[in-house]
Amino acid sequence: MSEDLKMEKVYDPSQVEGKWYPYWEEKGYFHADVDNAKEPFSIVMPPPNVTGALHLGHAIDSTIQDILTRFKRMQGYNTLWLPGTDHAGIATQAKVEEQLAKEGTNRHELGRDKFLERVWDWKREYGGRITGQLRRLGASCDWSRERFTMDEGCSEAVRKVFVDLYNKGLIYRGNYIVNWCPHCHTTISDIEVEHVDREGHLWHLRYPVKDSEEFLVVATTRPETMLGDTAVAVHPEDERYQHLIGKTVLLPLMNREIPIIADDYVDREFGTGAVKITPAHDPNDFEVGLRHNLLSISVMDREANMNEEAGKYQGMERYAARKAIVKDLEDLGVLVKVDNHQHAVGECYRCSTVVEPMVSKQWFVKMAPLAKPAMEVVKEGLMEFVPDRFAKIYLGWLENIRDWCISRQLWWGHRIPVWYCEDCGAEICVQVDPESCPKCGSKQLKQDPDVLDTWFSSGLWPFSTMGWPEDTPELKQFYPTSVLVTGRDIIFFWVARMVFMGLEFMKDVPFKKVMIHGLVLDAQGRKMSKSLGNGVDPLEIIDQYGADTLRFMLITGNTPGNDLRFHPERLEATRNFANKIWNASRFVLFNLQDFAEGPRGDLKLEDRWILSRYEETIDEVTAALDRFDLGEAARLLYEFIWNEFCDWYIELAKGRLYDKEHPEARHTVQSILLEVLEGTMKLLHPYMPFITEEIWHNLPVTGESIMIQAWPQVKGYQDSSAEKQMNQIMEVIKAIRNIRAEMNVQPGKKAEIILVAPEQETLGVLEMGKDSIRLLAGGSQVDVVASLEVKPAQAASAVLEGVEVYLPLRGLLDLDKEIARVEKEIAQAFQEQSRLAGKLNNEGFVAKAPEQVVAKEREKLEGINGRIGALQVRLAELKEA
RNA sequence: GGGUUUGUAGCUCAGCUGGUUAGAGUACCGCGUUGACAUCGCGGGGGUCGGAGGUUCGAGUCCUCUCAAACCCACCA
Repeated sequence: MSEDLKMEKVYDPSQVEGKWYPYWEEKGYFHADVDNAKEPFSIVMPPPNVTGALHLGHAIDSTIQDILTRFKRMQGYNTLWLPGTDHAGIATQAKVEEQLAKEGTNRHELGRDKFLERVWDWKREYGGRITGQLRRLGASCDWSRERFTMDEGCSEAVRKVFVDLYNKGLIYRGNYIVNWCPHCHTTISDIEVEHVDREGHLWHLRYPVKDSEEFLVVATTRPETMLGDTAVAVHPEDERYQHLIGKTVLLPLMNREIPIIADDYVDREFGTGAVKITPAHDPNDFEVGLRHNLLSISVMDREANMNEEAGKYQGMERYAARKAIVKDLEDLGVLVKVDNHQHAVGECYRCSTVVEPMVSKQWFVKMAPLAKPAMEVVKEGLMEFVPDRFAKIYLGWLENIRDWCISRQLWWGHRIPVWYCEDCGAEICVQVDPESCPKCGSKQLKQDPDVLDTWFSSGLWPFSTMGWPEDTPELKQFYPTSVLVTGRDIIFFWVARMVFMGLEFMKDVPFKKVMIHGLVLDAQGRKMSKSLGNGVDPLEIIDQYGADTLRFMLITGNTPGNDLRFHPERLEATRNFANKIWNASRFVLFNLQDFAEGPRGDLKLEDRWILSRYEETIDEVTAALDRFDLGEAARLLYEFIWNEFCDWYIELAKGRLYDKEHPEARHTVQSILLEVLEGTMKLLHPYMPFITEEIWHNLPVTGESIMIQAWPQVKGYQDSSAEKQMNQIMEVIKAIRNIRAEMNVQPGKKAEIILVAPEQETLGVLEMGKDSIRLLAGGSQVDVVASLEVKPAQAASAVLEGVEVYLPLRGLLDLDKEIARVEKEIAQAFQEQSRLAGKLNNEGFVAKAPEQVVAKEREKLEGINGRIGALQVRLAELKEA
């Protein structure tokens, strides 16, 4: 290998990847102009949490977006991939609180303003980490437009949206039962509660009916809440309890008199058919309470410890209280029995603490009017899910949606833009901080202490990042975006909210397509999580194998929407592919050093074949990318590069490349190698941006970067007869290799190959492919003779359709073995023959199957008949010998 | 309780709108290092497509039922 070609024998991504990203960025290739006549293609990046470190979920998500972006950019679109980060309320606040805890202090000691300063400091210090990591992955996003959900513009958008919705009556404040996380000290929305099946108990408690000898037995999974019971409910038609409806029971321990009410909500089959009602600690009971005007008595505080309403249990933690209460009830003889019972427990998605339903005054978004149009756009096809099955999940959720609790008892986030007048009690919701009360003029205003759910601002992301509420050129050019790429786990959290916010404020969908991908699971098929410790750090993979390998590996072996299991072995396979590309390129480049542009000479069969296959690959890869089938496109490229270009074409090219006698033939091969390699590198570039850029720069082509080259187009090289003929030659070569391996004829050994074709046409093809056969079936030591006559006897043979292959083995041939082999082949051929004949004798098949299919089967039958004839002749010869 | 997905070679997965002898990677066996690559080349063994039934000239590919696994949704206390 020449010294001046600076390509190492083994591809080392660490030598290559570092230099190209800064180059691309400096050249401004990622930047999208607004005043561009080209058709736009835009994607907004799902903003990762500022607290986050890149994990494989981001890696797959970003890789998909980058592939689409690079593909479209090369296709000539005005391409914008808009990046940014999310302030991630709870997560970020928790990080900084941890930090404070280490310093021996907490946010309350620090005070709100100081605390927020600390969070901003933290953000400034660590917020750039993840974007740096995305750069290492090769993400070609427009960093000049990077946004943050808490930056000025996005905050402005949040305020405007809140105020508008408030004025329309779509945001309201009310006392309702919400999910309270005693650990995070905030409310969370319904979808932030994870229901987990847990083994629990069903306690049966006996409540005495007042002025009666009777008892009413209720069943509960949470006996501690009985302290807050304000009724017992039975089904209105339950005969067992008809006479008790309207009476009262005496609540044990509390000695409170509470009514027996009738409500449809009660399931007669479950438990005893009588339910204790605790409106303050159960969402259903809360509803019942509203219907029956019941008192709501909260017995716990914000830590989920028992409060002053809990009598002697005050101050106890809720589970300790449960224990104590059960014991006391048992002592009182109130506990009838305890059954084991499995039920779903709601846990906080962040900290897995059991959520406590609590009644409190919170802000809500009224969902029904917003959900309706968000469903319609999907039903009408204005917005498409890929794969479309996710549309069903999306619609199902919106169908049954409840109002969205958006206030959070945190400090880090968008503060709710509502002030309360301390003098007249007015509620003031305005975009600009008010100086005084518009009602009474008082200056005693107090802003609502809560902040908004993080997803409230994320929901505005597709337009807030483009400058809304200003009417910007960005919005004109890039909204609605072309496609949203995200994991199936945030369809509800994020996708749905962007849709109704987009429709409400932009009067258009935020994206035309939503491409949903699966999750990256570990080798056992489990979700990767911190608690399991089974996470894999993408950066370590990049260090070890390179970003290209990681990207390609994440995309292949996977179909759209399905989860991907992470198997480290696959990294090696992909790395080997990168190395293969590298070495094929090294070979081509080495042989291109004296290359000068000029017209090609005559094309040989293999030339026409590879050019045809190349163009077919262009078509197929482009089509697969167009339908977001990234795994399929990757597979096609892998196979073309390795199994066709490397295994066959490069090997065949060697003959002419090394032939010093015929420089024009060498030039022709060089020219084809260059065209196909360059084009293939372009097709591969979206997947493996670094290695393709490196190789491309070594090629004798002009231009600054592969990433701004035009996507390959077909020129009309497709040639089905070349493909067919080449396939025949390849079959012959494989047959020869097979015989040689079986007969143990070493590759270097001198040998003669005799090919017999019964037809002139086939003979012509063989003549055409003789050089190839010689080259790939044994090297220069092999003589290939093609003939119309049947010849050798002392030979190992293979009978193909239309061609017989003979490898003469003077005296070495084990006749019995060869006869047995031929007989076996005949038997197999007969089997195939009868299968085909059966098919063609079936009247239904001939009558109903398409002509083409029938013709194909006929052709096959003819082929097999010919082959059987040849085999039989061969067998007869062998037996004579 | 409802829904979705998955079940194809030892392992991990492809197989599009039904039509060659069901593919790849990996693992395994045999052969092979003078000039792209041993992170390689050549050859080979290995599956009848979870099970049953059906539609069809024809099914891994459509329908029904069934078994198994994963996930999502759901207010049965």
